[in-house]
Amino acid sequence: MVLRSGVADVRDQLLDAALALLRSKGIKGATTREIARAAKVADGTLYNHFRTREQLFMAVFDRVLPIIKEALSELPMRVGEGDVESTLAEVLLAALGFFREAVPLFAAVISDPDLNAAYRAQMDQQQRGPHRAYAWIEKYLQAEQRMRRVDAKADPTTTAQQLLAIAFFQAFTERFLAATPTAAADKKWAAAQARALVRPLVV
Amino acid sequence: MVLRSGVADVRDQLLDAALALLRSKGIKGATTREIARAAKVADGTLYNHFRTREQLFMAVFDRVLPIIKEALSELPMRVGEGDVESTLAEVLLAALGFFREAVPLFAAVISDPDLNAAYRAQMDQQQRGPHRAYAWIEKYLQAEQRMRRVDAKADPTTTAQQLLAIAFFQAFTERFLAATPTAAADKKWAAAQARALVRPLVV
Amino acid sequence: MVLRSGVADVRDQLLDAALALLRSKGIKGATTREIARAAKVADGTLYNHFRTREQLFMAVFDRVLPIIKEALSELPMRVGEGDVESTLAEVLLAALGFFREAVPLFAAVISDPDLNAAYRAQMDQQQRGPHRAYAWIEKYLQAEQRMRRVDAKADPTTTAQQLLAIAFFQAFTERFLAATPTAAADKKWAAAQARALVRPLVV
Amino acid sequence: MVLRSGVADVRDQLLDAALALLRSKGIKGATTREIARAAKVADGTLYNHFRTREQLFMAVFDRVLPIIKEALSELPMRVGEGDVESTLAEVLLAALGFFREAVPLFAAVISDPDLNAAYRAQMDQQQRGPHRAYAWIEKYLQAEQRMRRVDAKADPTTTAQQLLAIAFFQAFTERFLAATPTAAADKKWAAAQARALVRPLVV
DNA sequence: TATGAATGAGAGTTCATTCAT
DNA sequence: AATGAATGAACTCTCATTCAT
Repeated sequence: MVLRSGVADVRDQLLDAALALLRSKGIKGATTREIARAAKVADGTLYNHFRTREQLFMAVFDRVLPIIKEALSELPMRVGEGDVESTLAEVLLAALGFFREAVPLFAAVISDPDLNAAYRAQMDQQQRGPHRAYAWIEKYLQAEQRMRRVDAKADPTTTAQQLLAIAFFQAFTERFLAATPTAAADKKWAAAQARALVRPLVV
Repeated sequence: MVLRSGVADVRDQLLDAALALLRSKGIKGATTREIARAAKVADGTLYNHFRTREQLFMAVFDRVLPIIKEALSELPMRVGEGDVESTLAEVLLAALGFFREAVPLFAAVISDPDLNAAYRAQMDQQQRGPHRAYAWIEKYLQAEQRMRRVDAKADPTTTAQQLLAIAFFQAFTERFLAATPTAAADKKWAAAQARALVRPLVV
Repeated sequence: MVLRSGVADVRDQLLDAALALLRSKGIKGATTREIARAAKVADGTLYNHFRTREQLFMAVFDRVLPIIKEALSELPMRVGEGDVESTLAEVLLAALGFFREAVPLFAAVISDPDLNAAYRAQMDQQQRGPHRAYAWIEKYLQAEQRMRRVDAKADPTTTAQQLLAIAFFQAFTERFLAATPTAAADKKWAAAQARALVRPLVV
Repeated sequence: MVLRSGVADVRDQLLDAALALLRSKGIKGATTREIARAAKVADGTLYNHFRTREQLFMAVFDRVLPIIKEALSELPMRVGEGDVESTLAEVLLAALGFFREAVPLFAAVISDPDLNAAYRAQMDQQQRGPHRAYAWIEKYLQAEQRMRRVDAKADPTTTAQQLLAIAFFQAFTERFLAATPTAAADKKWAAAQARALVRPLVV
């Protein structure tokens, strides 16, 4: 055994390396050799911790996907507080942060049918997945609706989907154009998006 | 030499095959061999028409991307006609149709560093890309705004982005979950999305 | 394409190389890389001619196994000619020559369950295999029996098996001990074996 | 540390596991990992008892090869007793039992260059090996020859070799065809083989 | 002695690309 | 242009072996 600092264990190093490479080079660039090199372990070590490359990616998913839940878990506490528009802007920022991590993974799942099958099998088992994330937003909006702070004729489900869609599209486009975001630009973006969503479009 | 009818151009067969494989099996499945086989030509023939595999995919992009333009080109003629909400629902449907074709391509660009580089090189040259598609919607909304059929305080740019985002997210999620769409469900979806976008959320 | 002499085609070179390596280094030593190098082709070339390494070995079998048939096919013509003992000595020599080629293949089939399964599937299809080779000898002995040149109480089937067994054992032992045979020693061996088989052991 | 009964020696467990795997999956399946797993010890433990994988297999040989000696050791006591034909049938059965154990090992030695080298090195040192087993049969036949129960013109050496050859071929063919033997069939086989060997073939 | 994570050489295989025909 | 065998780098994965504990 080679001496190690003992803090970050090898499995975590591999997961970190895999996510980093997935983010920077996509699935195709995230080869097992590169992952091993980035994790500073030997080629074979990967297979002491994961059965296949695919299973490693599944484990990366298990790490990344819960982030959105955590990001939205405090939403119920915001019901009735502040104004809805700014809360939705915050939701957009949280979702954007999540999707920035997750977009390369989603793209990978679409680019590789095997990975897609494995992913769906896992999602079905675990009853989660990003498409369930909108439920938190939906519930928040329904609560605000009951408090008459959201229009009675509004459609919480659809609006919740739209929030995710907007953040996802932004994250995707950024990666596509290799744009580098700034906190200030993010805030401005979120504010504009929330406002457009909240206010009436037609007269 | 195999006798060919000469009508259906080999180049077109290759492009068709590449797009079909990209859609059905992702980049990973769209190997040059499979493409050649699907196009019913020899392996080497591809390289008589395209410099590299990446250039073939770029040509596929050149074919697919204009679709959204064509779909939105009649939008200027709709200014002042019908009600804005239904027009936007139509825009959503058109965008959804486009993204259903395009999502596998976009995912590919994110999943494959070589393709990503090639794509960005081409986009820089040609000054187009899907992120410019929203300009048509933006212009339509601005025109309606001038006609007072869209609120003066509305933000056409942001709303235009949101329309694309919503359609993109839907197309992406469909592929992700391997859902098969129906025309009826599409219509309902577009109507709900347009309504939520057009009406005020907060009281 | 690299210029080639055009005489021995690549597929044959690969089969030759595979057989030679199988003979000299056994299955484990007959790696695809070594085979390619011995055939003086690139690593990937093997897969232009055979679907897998296993299929290549199957093709080697198809080449080697018929040898015994050819070697024994003239046996019917020998009925009634010469004396039986020397004819059987010749049969032993022919079988020995065959088994010297075939023993490494048989050993491989026993050492590798996958290969064993593939081999048996092929044998079942083709209705041949070395275990059917004794039929020729059996028929020869039966014919001689009808001519009263072989004892009426003899058992042609069993004796035919024994001939194969003796040659097989010799070839196997040679390989095992890495002995190098000579034509003279072979002849002496065959004569002694045939004599012992033909004459009575007990008084 | 896992508590062990201490009775069943770890070394023995490893040898048992190695033999069992060699028999059931051939060398290719008898990996150090599988052996360790079958012996219920850790991967590394193997190397506390054997210098290399090859040395483990050599030790397996040392266990299996003496079986034939034991099986034939009572042969000298049979001189002059019973009839020679039935004694030889018994010898065939004993040899068959031995070769059923040993064939996978012999095949392994031929299939694996490393193992072959190790085996020959050991054989040279120890002056034994299965090819020496026929000496016991040879001596028995010579003794019977002196007692005039075996023909004076018979060749005990050659006949002894043939007995081993016949048993070996049978055991080999069984594995080859994955046949499952029965005691009754074995007896019939041995009787037929012994009879054919003992009686004259030509008139 | 026993453990089992780490090692890294090397296995079979794929695939974008070339080029003589 | 079209062909398709040949190429060889690169991929995922296996496995005998090591060694700190």
